[in-house]
Amino acid sequence: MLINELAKLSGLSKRALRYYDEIGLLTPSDTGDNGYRQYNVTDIDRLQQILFYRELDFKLEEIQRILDAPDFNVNEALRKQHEMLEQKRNYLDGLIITIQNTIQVMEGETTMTNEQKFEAFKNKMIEDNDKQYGEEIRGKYGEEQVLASYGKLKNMTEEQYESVNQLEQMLFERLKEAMVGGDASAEVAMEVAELHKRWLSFYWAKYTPQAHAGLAQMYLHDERFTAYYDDRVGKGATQFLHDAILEYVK
Amino acid sequence: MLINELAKLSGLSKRALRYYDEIGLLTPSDTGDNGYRQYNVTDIDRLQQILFYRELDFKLEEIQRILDAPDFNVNEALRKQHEMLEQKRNYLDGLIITIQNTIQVMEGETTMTNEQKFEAFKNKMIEDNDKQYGEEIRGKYGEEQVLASYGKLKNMTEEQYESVNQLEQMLFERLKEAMVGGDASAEVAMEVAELHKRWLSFYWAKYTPQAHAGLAQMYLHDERFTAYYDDRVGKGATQFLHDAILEYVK
DNA sequence: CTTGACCTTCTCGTTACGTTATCCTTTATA
DNA sequence: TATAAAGGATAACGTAACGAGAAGGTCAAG
Repeated sequence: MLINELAKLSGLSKRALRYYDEIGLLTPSDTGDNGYRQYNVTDIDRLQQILFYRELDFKLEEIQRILDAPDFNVNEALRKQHEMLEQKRNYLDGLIITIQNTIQVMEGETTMTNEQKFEAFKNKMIEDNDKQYGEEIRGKYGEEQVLASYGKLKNMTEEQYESVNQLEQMLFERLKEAMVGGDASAEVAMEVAELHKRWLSFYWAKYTPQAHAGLAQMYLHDERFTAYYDDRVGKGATQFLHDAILEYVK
Repeated sequence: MLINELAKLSGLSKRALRYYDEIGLLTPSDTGDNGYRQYNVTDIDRLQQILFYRELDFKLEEIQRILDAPDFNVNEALRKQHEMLEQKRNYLDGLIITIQNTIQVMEGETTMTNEQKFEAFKNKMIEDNDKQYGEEIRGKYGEEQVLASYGKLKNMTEEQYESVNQLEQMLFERLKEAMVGGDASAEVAMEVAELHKRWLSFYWAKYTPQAHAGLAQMYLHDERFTAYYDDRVGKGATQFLHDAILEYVK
């Protein structure tokens, strides 16, 4: 069988098959004197094995190791791969939550009514909680326990929501005070930044100084945010907050 | 500020900073006549923006576009990024399920008692169902509905489990018949492969011919599987099943 | 004998740097 | 003031798994 035929049969590109030959993953058993690659049944068998592992996102090098060691522990390889994939997914989950929250902060802050904000906040808390502990709790205690936990959370959220609002109010007040001195590196300015961090931590699963600083920058460059803080605290408040945060994370 | 200082401050490597300069993402505002890169406050500001987006897994090229177009729609960019990340995660989810099932098939098949198998099967069905429809149902109908759905599933699984077992019995019988002729490409052999596919589909969320063929190969190369089929159907059964499947997916 | 459909072997481009290697400038110490 | 250490610079190769394209050889058909 020539390369074109195998390519069509397997769904791989001819380039890929040549590459597999190049790295020694799939060397055609026969090469005529015209230089053409001739694949036979054994090669097809091997390719099918390759495709199987490739579909599970194994690296080609790893596949090669598996196929070339006949007594390789396939089960362990599958487990390790499984673990790696889960790590990747957890990483992505973290990113997704952070970006969701960023979006929420960005537009929720400026367009939602107070009730809507509370609803969104509540749903988010429930959702997060379910993602983190849902399976665990379900596994350990069964369904009833999960529902009970939800109930508790529903009762708690209103309190928590209040504390977030209080935090923001405190932020406004301290910010107003701090601006009098005009020094964004003064101690009171650091308290402002600290408050902002605590407020932010209600929305962000993973806090990092970089992200904090980045958000501060966005505040400055997005007029909706500038308006938000300047309206509530006074002209120049966003700028000052920005400077304080940058000092804080330095 | 020289490059070393900025590197330590930002956590990036010097090489990375030079690279950012090279691609024009972060060009130091001043370069002394000794050729040293001099970063000032504006540069730090920009770098902080860069780190913010980088943390969300944006590509450097995309970050550059965002930062260099002052009226860029940040919100839309975040949304698109969010969508992309979710796609990646969904892809990973698929992989993880497939690999989990593969592991389960590989070792469950050989070491578990019948009751254990049923328990595992039931739990898996519940789990899968929850993953696929759980959030959706919860969102639409609330908690009670979810529990109801679980109850239905719990009642159904025993039946389904039976049908899986029946399928496997049929597979054994047809396989025995087919082996008489000895032709792995005969029509009856194709029926055997078809049965095996249907049986497999109870365990695999996503069926592909490649994976099917790959599993057949594993059957052949793993003595636990060879023993399993050879014991139940007769000597050479695994080999014949393998051949039939390869014919079938061709 | 030419055309078209194959085949071959290069080589570059992709992403975001890590890792040398070689050389130049500044700073600290003897 | 000579020298050594620290830190700066450019340049080039390597990474994973191919895609794209160039330049040229082979084969069957008309």
